[in-house]
Amino acid sequence: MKATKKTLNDRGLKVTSQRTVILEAIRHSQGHVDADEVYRSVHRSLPRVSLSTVYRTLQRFRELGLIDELHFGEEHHHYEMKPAREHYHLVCLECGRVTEFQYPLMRTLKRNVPEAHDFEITGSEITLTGYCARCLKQKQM
Amino acid sequence: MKATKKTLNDRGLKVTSQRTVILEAIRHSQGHVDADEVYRSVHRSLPRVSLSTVYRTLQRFRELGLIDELHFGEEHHHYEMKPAREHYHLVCLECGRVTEFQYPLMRTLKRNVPEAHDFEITGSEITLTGYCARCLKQKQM
DNA sequence: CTCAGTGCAAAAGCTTTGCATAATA
DNA sequence: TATTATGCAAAGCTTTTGCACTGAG
Repeated sequence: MKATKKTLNDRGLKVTSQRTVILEAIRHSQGHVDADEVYRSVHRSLPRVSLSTVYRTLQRFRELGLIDELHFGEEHHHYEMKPAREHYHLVCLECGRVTEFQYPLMRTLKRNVPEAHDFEITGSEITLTGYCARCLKQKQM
Repeated sequence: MKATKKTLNDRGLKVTSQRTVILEAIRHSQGHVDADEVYRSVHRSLPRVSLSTVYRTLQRFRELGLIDELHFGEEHHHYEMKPAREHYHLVCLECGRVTEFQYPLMRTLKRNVPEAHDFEITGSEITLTGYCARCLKQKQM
């Protein structure tokens, strides 16, 4: 039994070709895909797939904690596999490239932010925006 | 000359009643207003104002660094006056209440995140989601 | 066989845009 | 008077929903 199939089965989801391919698409992407990218990717192997299925599936996966939704300040969301290590994102406003960085922030925040003491934190997102080295160099020229 | 008028003048914007009232609306809100809240608030003193003016003005203010746009994971954005002190947000998934907390993170990140070294950071957003004390208590009952 | 899942089309929510009119500097 | 800004209506983009059909268990 393939890993993807097991993942779905374990969570009581029916294993459909759509779900399998969608999960694989996110898993094998370099992170941070949006719904349309997932759709176009899935569409290659399942030409009859619909955008609604993609959206419904993304939402289901998110409820089950399989994937995380990211908010980079654009009008649409991005998705990534629930990461093993705590990590956050740098977004270049010029070229749109997203760089991940690891930083163990949660423990520090829980300890040092009084407002967080009586708050049960279930998710954390840090997005730093600016300009990457490559784009900075181009601007100077 | 009122502070708001001066703020607009200094940035080379024509001072219109719409802009004045929109800026005042954001300034006097408890932070984190969305476009529709601004619209409804402004509509009280300027009933003929249009939603497009609100959107256009928010964008202009943002370009000029007067306000910041926040992304709480909803389908629409929120806005706040460009804050004097570095601060971030806790969002309760149950009641939607937003709590601000101050935490001097940028300096630490710039120092400790290698990926950030050759990146010119212009904006930073931290959103922690979870459940506030009040909602946690209600759930237990 | 049953019910969850899907495709399609339509709707909904938020935001942007074109254009003629109005107001500021 | 010359722009710049506004209101209105229409369009655009992302996401959700209703419903009949399909397919997994």
